[in-house]
Formats: sequence, structure tokens, C-alpha cells
Amino acid sequence: MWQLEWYHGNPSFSSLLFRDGELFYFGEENDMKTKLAQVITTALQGSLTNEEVEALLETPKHAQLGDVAFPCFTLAKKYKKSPQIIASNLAGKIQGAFIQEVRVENAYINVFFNQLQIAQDVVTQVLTQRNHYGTKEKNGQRVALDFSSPNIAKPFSMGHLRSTVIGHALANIAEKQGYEAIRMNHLGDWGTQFGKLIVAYNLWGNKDAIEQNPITELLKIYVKFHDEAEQDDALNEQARQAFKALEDGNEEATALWKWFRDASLSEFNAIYSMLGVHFDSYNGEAFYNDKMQPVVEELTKKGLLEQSNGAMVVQLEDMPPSLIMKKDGATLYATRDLAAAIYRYNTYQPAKVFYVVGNEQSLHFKQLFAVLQKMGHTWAANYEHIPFGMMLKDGKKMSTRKGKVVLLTDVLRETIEAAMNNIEEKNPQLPNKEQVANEVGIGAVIFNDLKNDRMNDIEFSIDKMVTFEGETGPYVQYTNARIQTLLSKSHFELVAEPILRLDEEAWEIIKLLGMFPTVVETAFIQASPAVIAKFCLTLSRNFNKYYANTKFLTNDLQEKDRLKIAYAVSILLEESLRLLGIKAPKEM
RNA sequence: GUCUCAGUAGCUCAGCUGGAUAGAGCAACGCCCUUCUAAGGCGUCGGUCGGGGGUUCGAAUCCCUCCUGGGACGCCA
Repeated sequence: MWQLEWYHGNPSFSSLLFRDGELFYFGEENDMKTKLAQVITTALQGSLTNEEVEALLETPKHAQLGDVAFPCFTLAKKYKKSPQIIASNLAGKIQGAFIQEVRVENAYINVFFNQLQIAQDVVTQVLTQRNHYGTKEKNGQRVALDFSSPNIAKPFSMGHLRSTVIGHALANIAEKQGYEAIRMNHLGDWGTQFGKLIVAYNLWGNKDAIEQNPITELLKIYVKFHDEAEQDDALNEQARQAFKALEDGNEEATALWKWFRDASLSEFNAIYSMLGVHFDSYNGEAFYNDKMQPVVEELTKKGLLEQSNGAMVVQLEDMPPSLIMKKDGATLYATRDLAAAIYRYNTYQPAKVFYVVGNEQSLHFKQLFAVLQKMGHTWAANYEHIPFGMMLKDGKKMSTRKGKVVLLTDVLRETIEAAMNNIEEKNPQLPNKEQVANEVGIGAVIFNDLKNDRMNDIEFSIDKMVTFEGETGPYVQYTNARIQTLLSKSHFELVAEPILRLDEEAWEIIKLLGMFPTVVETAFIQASPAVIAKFCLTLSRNFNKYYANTKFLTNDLQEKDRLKIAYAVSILLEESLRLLGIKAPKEM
């Protein structure tokens, strides 16, 4: 049931769309840049299209110059006049109710908006739509995301964190953009290492210990296997046989495999629950075992498979061939991913598929998509690798073997402890200390990972993660918590109505609030949670500046207006943090 | 060797679909808590945007080239 509601009295308000009682942000009528572009386009009488004008509009580097600037350099050629003269001629024609002032500086036309009107408009929208502000209407399309994907029986390291938190944030962002997100955990639950584990378990395994602490114990016997196998090659042969038995469906082997998998998964799920991450599918490598033969057959039928040094490959242009089958006929990584890609297309019909996997696998995905294209699967154009940089330790890749691995649970324990120390020191009477310490400690780790461009390598530093000052998750959480305190201490019922007066420092905040829908969209287009992280840092910084110089609880006419802005900031900080997968405690 | 990602302040990074004085945080130093949580705010210090060419009215941003570092390159995933 759709229902259109026009905001009474004020024609500048966007139309708000309700469906079954839920509210969606609709349209961009409120975007000042768009409005201004229309005015300028009209003034130019067809010299430039509306799109061209909008592309030229920019935000001045310094706020005192103006809110939006239109550079006239490109018009100079068209009119054969100096850009300065064009600017001053054009400036007089730029007018509208939302425009306060137009200034010409050099070749720029700098426009100042009517701050109060825009503040009324933006704040009312945020307060009305709350966490739905910036949410697009459902578009009926799916985005499938392959992320996290740890290996069974191996510890969950800081390295695995990246894919997990980036993927999770992208799924949230996709949903806010109107897509249905399918979260897929492509578990590493198959391979010769399971033969080794089965042999090792039969030799040295302790059932109770593994049930208590599955990954630690499994890793222990796995490492022991490697040590022993160096002396005794017969073990490797046994492992091969054990894996063969597993592949052939041997009951005992299958039971062990299932047990290892379930036990590991329950430990992973404990981590996922701490991080607030969930999945729609845990179909890992094993799931595709019976789906690879049809792929090989399809490749053969389409004449794409070639022999090369005994192996079967698909030749590709401008890149190395993709290995599909080993000499012995066994399948490979690429074969499995082809099967998975096809299965996902058939199952979900996704509009987009994101593989959130480390940058070191770029070639693999380029090859994968190229093979799919050669097979005639044009939908592969919607498949995308979302790469990210590595988590480094001492400037080098973390490695399980060299003992350079840092376990995520250890890091979380430390950051939660640091958060608790902060609480004891700064706010010892706080209720639910445990929960808040969890939310802050975990938030710090997630934010630390998401705040920079995902392509950057990250040097692991526990010291940085337990520092809760500056550009950190706790800084944003703290800003929000202080606003929440203000709101709880005020006696106003904050409803969505226009604000009447605007402090000077609040203007930057208003502009940021108005940008939020565009920010989310950019984050989605660039597949970059960092865009959201930067946004809430900037919003926090601007609000803290305002808060430091302004008394909010004054019990006068201005109090309500200021609190409405504070409330709007809080709504968007909480929503930004939610998109990043971070909790926002009301008090800390 | 080929491909790929990166190189901006002492450190970690923004800015990169070209535009006005290159911005933050950390570190260092100096301020601000009898007033809404100082996990905060203000100030000072700090930059040949890796080097060199080119395109342009205009380049950190685009193109070429070189240098440095990470990563990937057939039977692991």
C-alpha cells in the first residue's frame, strides 16, 4: 500500500513515501547542488546541459568562500570572453529562494545558500525519517557477497578480519541502497589437509580436548603431523589415502570431517556473533564437489579446454592460462570457483556479485571472469572482485607457520580490556560496563580496519587499536554518547518541525547531514566502507567543535533548535556506525 | 622477466572523474574541566605531493618514463 504525503505548508520539502507504515527517503529534490545546477543551466540559456553544469559545480576548499562554487573557465572559450567577465555577468542571474548570496571571486561564482531554510529542510527530514534517511526504495535486485571465508581447523587471524568486516559493511550498504544482500561464507572446508587431520586425529587426537577448544587442538595435531611427517614420509601417504577415503564417501572419514567442520564453525560463529556478522549461506568448497564435473563437461563441449604439460587449461588473452585440471585429473581452485560462480547465478540471479578477497588474488579473479565470459556467460560482467590490502606484521605478511599470526580473539580481548579500563577510570558508575566495553573494544577494531582505503596494507599495531583518541571508532561512539546524554537530560519532546534559529557553527553540520544520502551512494559505487567512516569522523569533529563552544541545555528558546540538530547528528552517527557493523552505546 | 597495487608532514592517512592558500589524526610543545562525560576542544611546530618529462588557462590529480617497496605469475587455496 503506497501513500504519498506532501509536507504541509513548505513546498521545499521532499515528498515522503510511506509503505505499510514504513518510510523511505525518496528523490533528490532536496539536493541543493541539483537545484542550483538547474538555476545556472537556465541562466546559461542552453550553453551547457544540466548534467554538464552539475559536473562542474564544486565545493570550495574553504567554507568562508561559499557553499557551492561554479568555475567559469570552460565557458571562456565558448563565449570568447575572460572567465572573470563571464562570472560577473552570470552571477546576477543566479537567484532563488534557497540562495542567500552570490559572490564573484576570480573566475568563480560562489553561492551561499539560505542557511535557515536548508537547515529546516534537512533537520526535519532526518528527524522524520530517522534511520531511514538516505535509504533507497527496494529495487528488487540482489547483491551476493562472498566474504570472510576462513579455513576450517585453522585459527581466525587478524588477516581474516579484513574480508569479514569489509564484506559485512558492504552488505549493509547494499541493503541501504535498496538491494537484497546475500551474505555467503565460502568456507575452506575441503582439501588434502583433511586427510592429514584425520590421520593425526587417529594417532594423537583427544576427543574431549577438541570439543573444548576445537581450533587450538586441531591446529596442534595438524602442526604435530607436519613435524612427524618430515621424519616419516609414510604419514603423507596415509594422509593421501585418508583424503581419498573422504572423497569416496567413507563413513568414518566423513563423520570426522563433519565433526571438525561443525566444531570449527561453532568457534567461528562465536567470533561472528561478537562482530555482529551473520551469513545466509555457509556453502564452502565441499559443497561444490559434485558441481565441478558439469563445468568440465561444459568447457569440453565448448572446445575451450586444452592440454598443456599434461594439465587441462583454458587459454586466455593477455594473461596466463587458467588451470582447470591437474595431470591426475583432479580439479583445482579455478574449477571450484567456476562451479560456485555458475551455481550462484542459477540460485540467486544476482544483479551483482562481490568477491571480498585479498588483492593478492586479483589474477585468479581476472582469469575466473574471463573464463566465464569465454563460456558465453555474459552475466559474469556483473561479477566483481573487491580486493583489499594485507594485514602486515613487521612489514611482512602474517604467516601461521612462522608464528607471526595474530589471533583476532586475542586482539578483541585486549581492546575490550582497554575499553573497560577507560570506563573504570572515566565513568565508573556506568551501568552495563561489560556490554559497553565490548561494544567499544570491538568497535575500535572494526573501525580501525575500515577507516582507510581498503587497498592500503595495514601494519598491525595493538597499541594503535587500544588508543581511543583521534580518528577512531570510540571517538565517534563517544561523540554520540554525549549527544544521547544531552537528549536524555532535556525535557523536550523532539518532533520533526522546522528549526527557527541557527548558530554559526551549526551550518557546517547541516551541510554534512544533507550529504549523507550521497555519501552512502558513493560508498556503494566505490565499494568503500571508508567513505562512511570518513563521513562520521567529519561529522563528529564538526559536532564536537560546536559542542565545545556552545551550551546546549539552556532552558530557553534556542535549546530546542540546538537539540534537534544534535539529535539529527546522533541519528546519522548511529546509522553510519550500524552500516560499518559497529554498535553505538547510549552512554560510555 | 611479465602483470598488478602503492609512494603526499617525523608516523598513519584524506584529497586523485584536473580548479582558488595541499587537509586530518598521532607524536612534540603550550593552553582549556566549581558549567551538558577532557575517550573532548583550542593553538604552535611540521610538506621539493618519489624523480624527470608532457598535455592544459590551470596538475598531488590525466599521459609517458625512470626509481623504490609490497604482491601475483600451471598442477595449493
